[in-house]
Amino acid sequence: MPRPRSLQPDRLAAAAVAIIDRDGLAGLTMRAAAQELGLSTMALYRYVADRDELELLVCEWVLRDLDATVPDGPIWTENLKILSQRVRASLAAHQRVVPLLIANRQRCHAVLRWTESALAVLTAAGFDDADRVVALRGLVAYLNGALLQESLGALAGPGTLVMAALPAADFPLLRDTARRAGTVSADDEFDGGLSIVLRGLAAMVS
Amino acid sequence: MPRPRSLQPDRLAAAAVAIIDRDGLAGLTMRAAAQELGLSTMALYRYVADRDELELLVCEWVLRDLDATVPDGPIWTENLKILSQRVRASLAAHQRVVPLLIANRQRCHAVLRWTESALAVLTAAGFDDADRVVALRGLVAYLNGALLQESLGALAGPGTLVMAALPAADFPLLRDTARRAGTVSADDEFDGGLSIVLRGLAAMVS
DNA sequence: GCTGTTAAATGTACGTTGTACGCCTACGAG
DNA sequence: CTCGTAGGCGTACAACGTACATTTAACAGC
Repeated sequence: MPRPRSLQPDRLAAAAVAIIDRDGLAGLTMRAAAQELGLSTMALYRYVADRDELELLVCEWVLRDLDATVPDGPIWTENLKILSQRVRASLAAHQRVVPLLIANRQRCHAVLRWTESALAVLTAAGFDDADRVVALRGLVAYLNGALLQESLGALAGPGTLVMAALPAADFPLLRDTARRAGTVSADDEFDGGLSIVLRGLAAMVS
Repeated sequence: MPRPRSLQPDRLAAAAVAIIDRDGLAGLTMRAAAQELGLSTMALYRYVADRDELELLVCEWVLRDLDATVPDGPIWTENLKILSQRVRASLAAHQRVVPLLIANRQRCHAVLRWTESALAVLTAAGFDDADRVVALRGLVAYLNGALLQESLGALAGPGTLVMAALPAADFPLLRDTARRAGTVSADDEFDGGLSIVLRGLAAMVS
């Protein structure tokens, strides 16, 4: 009976993500989002209750294509690797939303579905009870940390350059390592760290 | 000749940390910090250039007692474990500053000193070139992620309870695992995850 | 003890944020 | 055509970081 809505939730999220990609997380304000959609500021509140809800929408949108089905390969560590790389792939084009995702990790449906799948792999590998809790949290801690590090600045970025310029007398190893860091690709860094965790998990079950 | 300063930088940081501990990160505002110190808002700017600098002060203060000397035990994984646990111990009483610490990781002197020590351990264990970069970043990713998870809510906290209340039909494993999670202490969770990473690192060098 | 210099401390003010509240208006059922 | 409902908009407010101009307190030299 009443006036129909002019926008879909998808459009809201897409607009918010566009802002984040362009101007960074700090650029996402209710006013900016409304403007991006061609609405007045307060019209936005017809679609979301508050900023928090908009951010949750962003999280769901970014992971909307995340394949959360359990990989059925024979090697369980390989299956966890695939699951982990899928998350990173989904975020590759929208790295700046990673902090939002971490904050909303327990409310975001896509994350919950992914976690259920990761648990299926761990369970099939023989993890149960407290071991399964520790294994999952360990893997997730690495993923959160690695994705956050990437989102805060590439390994070859300015932060590393600052460390590379540190005085050699006080920080010889850090300086040297920072200089090498530029030669390691982001993919290699992520996969390398992931391999460490997966090997550790494998050692836990045997 | 002029009027002497009435405060030491240490007092600034201590006041800011007190606010964060009491009211959370969002509670730390320039106005609140000034009030905590018995100053007018703008007097604070005689001591720090801006909010960013105050946050850096907070980071240094929280880690002021962090022992960054290289442990000299015979087992290098054990030495990394000690270094990692020292960081967590320093943050135990001030978990809410963890996000600040991650944001300032490359500017905070205490972090740089710690990193240099971690690199010394890795180097002595035989890591070099790209391997050392990957090993360090992997360990740091886990630490950041684990500490951040802890700071955002204990394993036994409300977030886990929400997951424990998920519909069994859609999230059987997640629901079950969340229920078990309450029985795992924060210490066990951190140490367990750390062991995974350290075992993975050990597998990398042999 | 008085004075002059200098930095510490303050007060006021501006632009931006999230959002509460009230009004106007376009739509579709009757 | 009419009217109820909900979409959309404008105004307004408190709190934020901080620029700027002003006031105040402590010491050196007399």
